[in-house]
Amino acid sequence: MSNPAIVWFRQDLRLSNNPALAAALDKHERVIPVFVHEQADTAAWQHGAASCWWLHHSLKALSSSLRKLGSQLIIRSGSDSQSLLDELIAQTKATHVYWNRLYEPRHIERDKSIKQALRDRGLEVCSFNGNLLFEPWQISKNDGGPFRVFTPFWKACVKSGLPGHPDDAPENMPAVSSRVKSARLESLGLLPKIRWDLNFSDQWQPGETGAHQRLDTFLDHAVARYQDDRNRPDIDGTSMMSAHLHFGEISPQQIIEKTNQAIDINKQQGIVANAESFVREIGWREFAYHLLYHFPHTVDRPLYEHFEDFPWKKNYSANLRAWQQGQTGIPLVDAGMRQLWHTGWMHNRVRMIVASLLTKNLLIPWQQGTRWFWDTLVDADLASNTLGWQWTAGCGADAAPYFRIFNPVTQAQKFDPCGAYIRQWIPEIAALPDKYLSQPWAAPAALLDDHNIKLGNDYPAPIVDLKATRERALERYQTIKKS
DNA sequence: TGAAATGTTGGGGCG
DNA sequence: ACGCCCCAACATTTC
Repeated sequence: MSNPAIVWFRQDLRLSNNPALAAALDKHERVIPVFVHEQADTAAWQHGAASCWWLHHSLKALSSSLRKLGSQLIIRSGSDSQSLLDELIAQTKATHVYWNRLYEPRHIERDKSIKQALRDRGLEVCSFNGNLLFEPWQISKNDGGPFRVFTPFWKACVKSGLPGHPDDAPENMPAVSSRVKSARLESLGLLPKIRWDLNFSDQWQPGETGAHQRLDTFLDHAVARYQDDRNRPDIDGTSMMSAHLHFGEISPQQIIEKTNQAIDINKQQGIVANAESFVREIGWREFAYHLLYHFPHTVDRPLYEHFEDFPWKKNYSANLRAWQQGQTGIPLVDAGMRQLWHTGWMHNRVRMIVASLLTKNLLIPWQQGTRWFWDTLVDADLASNTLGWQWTAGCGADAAPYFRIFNPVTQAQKFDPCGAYIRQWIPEIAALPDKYLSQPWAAPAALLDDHNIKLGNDYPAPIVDLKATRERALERYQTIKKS
């Protein structure tokens, strides 16, 4: 029997539309699916705590799917991927290694070096595009340079034809020899020691099956109203696909294909629905990867250099903590931050609002925001997180202009008009009427008394004056205005 | 994927 | 009938 091939799973934890897996199965009689876990070291941008929770359950799902096809997920854990792969190759006499490419700077560097080392020893290494519609270098401006503005970038993508027709999962797979040993998933220590994750399982079903179920639900109910409802944190109007996409439990091709099918079915039933605004969000994800690849320094430094000199506040630890804990006294902001803590996810509009408060009203460096999101989001994604924070701070590509400062009260009245979202997460003031729910500090004292609410006691008094800090931010942003 | 200040318009109440 | 004021509703400008 010929030597086996290794399929190295990373952020492509699915069996369908997985080009590396498909290619390996096509060419080899024996295929060994492996996941390699680099034990927590001090390197920057390792998975955060919430991501680890997701990864654990996603690996569990992948492992069980592989078992159903007659295969087995081999898990190895150690200090670095290179030596773990070397060890596995020595044990299995594998001659080929297959994987789908990653695009974080540290991954590019690592994978390049592993690929070279393996090739030097005569192994064949094949890598594929399994995570993006277009790889970052496939789309460029007419002058050959990378895009910095979304709309022309996305136009260029659409023009070159969005890829379609993703293939199905294999129906069966060759068995893995029992001599190949696997670590137990539990031994990776991905689940938190302090169990803050107890609500997570109600909310999420990590894994390929969960990803498709979530997408189907969205396409059945919400996609037709997406353009309007996507801005409403009080409504299930978004797809909630971010974490599934991040871990590659579903590919963007599969999402687009299924979306187009759903729109066709709607049409047959006389429902005029437009998925363009939804597909456009997939486009933003592509744009984020495009930027990360071409401007890797943006993970912790502003894209535009003149922003390095921005006069951020110096002593902000108390305000940062209040923001993190959902104790700023500004209900919509606190609702978002508590949703994040309790579910590992926050509605996108609310992400913009809490980010605006942090960077503009509190004048806390946006990098503090990326770090907190990185650790608490189940969908933490270096490309999207970087784009999002630089967008709000105004220092990145196609960013919000410096003067665009969200007012959490106005935003609450617009996008949480009945206060359902705030009431869900800030029960201590739920009794207040809509008018004051988003700004309890403005409520008449008698009203607060009536409901037994003492600001600063039952719920914090606001840590900043929105009007005054808005004006302060405008002044500071003036100082570094692009000349 | 803003907000607030300022400007314009037009209907209705009123003397 | 007319001018005047008020003010909501909308538009424009500015940050």
